[in-house]
Amino acid sequence: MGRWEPGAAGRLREAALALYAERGYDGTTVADIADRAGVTARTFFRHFADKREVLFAGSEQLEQHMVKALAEAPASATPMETVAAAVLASSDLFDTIPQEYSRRRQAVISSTPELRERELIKLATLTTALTQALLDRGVEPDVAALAAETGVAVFRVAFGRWIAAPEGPDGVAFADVIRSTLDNLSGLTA
Amino acid sequence: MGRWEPGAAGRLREAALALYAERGYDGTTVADIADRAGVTARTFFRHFADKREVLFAGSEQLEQHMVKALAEAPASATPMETVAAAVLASSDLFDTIPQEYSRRRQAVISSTPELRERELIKLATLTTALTQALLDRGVEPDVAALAAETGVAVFRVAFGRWIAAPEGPDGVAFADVIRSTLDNLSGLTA
DNA sequence: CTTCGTGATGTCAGTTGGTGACATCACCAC
DNA sequence: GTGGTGATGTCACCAACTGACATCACGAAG
Repeated sequence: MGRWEPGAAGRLREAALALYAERGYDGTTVADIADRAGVTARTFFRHFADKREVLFAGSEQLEQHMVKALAEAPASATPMETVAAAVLASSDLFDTIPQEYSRRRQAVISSTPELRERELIKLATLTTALTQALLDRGVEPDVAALAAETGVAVFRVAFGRWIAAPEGPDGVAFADVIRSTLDNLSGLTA
Repeated sequence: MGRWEPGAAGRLREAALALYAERGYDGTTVADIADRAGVTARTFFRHFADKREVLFAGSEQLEQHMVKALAEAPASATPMETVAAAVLASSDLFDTIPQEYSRRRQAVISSTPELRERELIKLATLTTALTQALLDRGVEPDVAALAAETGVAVFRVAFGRWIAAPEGPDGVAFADVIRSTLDNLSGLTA
């Protein structure tokens, strides 16, 4: 596994986020990102399929983690409880990185239509993965689809609340926000 | 309003759908579409922001129509009934064009990631528009967001079922499929 | 210590999406 | 018929991507 400076993909991710935040997505060229990371533009496209994908590196990992949590939920759990477990498990991954990173990343995504599109398709993919995991547990197709869709909606809302919450020592744990959002959902359907 | 051959935008839409279906989205260049429509590539971009947008021309119209129906719902209706009225009204627009057109269009979109992304952001825009319309009626923010999200989910599912249904004289009316899907939803939350 | 293979990177040429600037043409109003 | 106006054509250009091929670091085999 020979190479010059290890961690090219990580450097490209950092450089991209910094430049997108600084000059905006449109004002940043792939060559700019590659320069800052100390590689060429061609190398950028060897690590990421396109200029958008560089901000969505962890999405497969998140999907796998949530599907795993869903599959490992007790057999006695209802479909919605099962999905809730998967959504709660997502906080494991976000706890390993500084919240400030998530915040800056989301600010860039929210303000760039092209990145919003990519984010939406990632969530759609997550939805179908959760649906499939529910089907594997023997849940009825209609119920599975609706439960997965609802779970992703909860994730969406909770993530937005967590990002908007204050940071630092008096910050809120993502898992708590998810629990609160799930409570809200119960209240609505009651 | 002077021009050479009227209806350039319409010809471009037809040409794009035909070529996307025939050679695939990636196998079609904007120059190809423009050639078939009898214009230049530059003119294509004067009518449509990009290569994807050409398939989503009616979306603002659909959004306006649904928002209008939502706003005109009786004041006595619950938020979910209000949203249901908006979703039902969407069938008005689809009844004016051949179902075969919707089918071919959806086949292309479903098989092309870039077009799927664009479709998702259109539905996200529709969701926020419905949410805003509910807020204008005085509905609580949390309820409004959830109701809008649920309504769009119903539209999504119903549209998929309608597209998959047989065509021709023994075809199904879109409005009936929507009503059936709304019934399913009631059953799920019961 | 040399050689050799392998994987990551650089280089280069090319296609395509997309945009700005300017010229041009058809049509309508006066 | 003259002039204005809006849609179109033309041209030049940048940036996103891609395929083909060369090259370099490093580790394994001798």
